[in-house]
Amino acid sequence: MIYTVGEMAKMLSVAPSTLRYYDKEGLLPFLERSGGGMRMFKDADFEWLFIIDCLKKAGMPIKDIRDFIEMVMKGDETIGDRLELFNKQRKAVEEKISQLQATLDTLNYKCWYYETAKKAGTTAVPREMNMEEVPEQMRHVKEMLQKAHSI
Amino acid sequence: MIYTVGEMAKMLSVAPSTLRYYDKEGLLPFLERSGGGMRMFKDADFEWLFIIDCLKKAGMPIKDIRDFIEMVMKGDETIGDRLELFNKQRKAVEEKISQLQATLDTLNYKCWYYETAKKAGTTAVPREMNMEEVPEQMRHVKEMLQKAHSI
DNA sequence: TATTGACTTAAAGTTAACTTTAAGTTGTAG
DNA sequence: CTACAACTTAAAGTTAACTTTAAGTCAATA
Repeated sequence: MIYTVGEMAKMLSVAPSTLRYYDKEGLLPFLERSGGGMRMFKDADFEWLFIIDCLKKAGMPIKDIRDFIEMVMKGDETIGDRLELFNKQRKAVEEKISQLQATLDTLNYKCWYYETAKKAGTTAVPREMNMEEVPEQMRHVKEMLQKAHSI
Repeated sequence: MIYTVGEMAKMLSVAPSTLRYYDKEGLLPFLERSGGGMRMFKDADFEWLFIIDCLKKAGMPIKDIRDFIEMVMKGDETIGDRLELFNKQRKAVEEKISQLQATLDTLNYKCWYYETAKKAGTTAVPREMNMEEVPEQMRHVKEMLQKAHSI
């Protein structure tokens, strides 16, 4: 199957202008054109775009993604570098997830805080609570928030 | 204790200009000034800034954070809205984490793919493998990548 | 063959969240 | 009292990743 830029964009849930931008930035050297100059996406190109999207979600800038695509175009001699690149991105995403987990801990604390305040009608109640009255999983967040006071 | 903008910036690992920018955008209405116009951060302000940072990490834009800060300044009548806001942000972060988990699955597949390619000396080996030869946890990624072919 | 919707390009515009610059002020250490 | 680092402001600059615009071309349908 052959797809136009609009069709492929729909398959990926992005704007056609995004795919044109990627092409201009050198991310799509594999892309073929019709005699009249129209972009012709193949089924196999979906895989390229899926991986590009994955690297974007991992936080990689467009220019670095282009460097990776160029590596792939060079062939098997770059396998080692590509493996290294994916190991690096894996680590980066693992770190992002654990950072977001810490953020989630803080949000959970604040949800508990405002649920408690709502029941009491005032934020004074959760605010003035002793550490023992705070649910165990929340305590490290409360400690974090009071960090400055203990310096 | 009282801190200058530079000292507080160091405590939060941000640039002093970032705190000045937040101030200009109305995120720090609690902040006091010296007679000469210098910003004077208190220990309690660390907690405000920690929560601002948490909301930023949750993906909230500066303007929405300002709206939240204004809610807090209004007092106990906004407790319900604040609880709703934090529940919303919690959900948003949970979704971000599961999106990143899917990205991690793809990266893990690619790491396996290039490890296999490296051992064989060519990407042809993992590329041409049947589904049964692919480790079980990786199979759904390979299926995803081949999605377009089956449409 | 004419219409029409989707395509083409280059170039300019957008957005958020800062960062830098320039000119001047404050506060502290010697 | 003088130096000087760190502060103050307003305004302009930066960056990435698109998006929009304008002027024109392609290709499928009636």
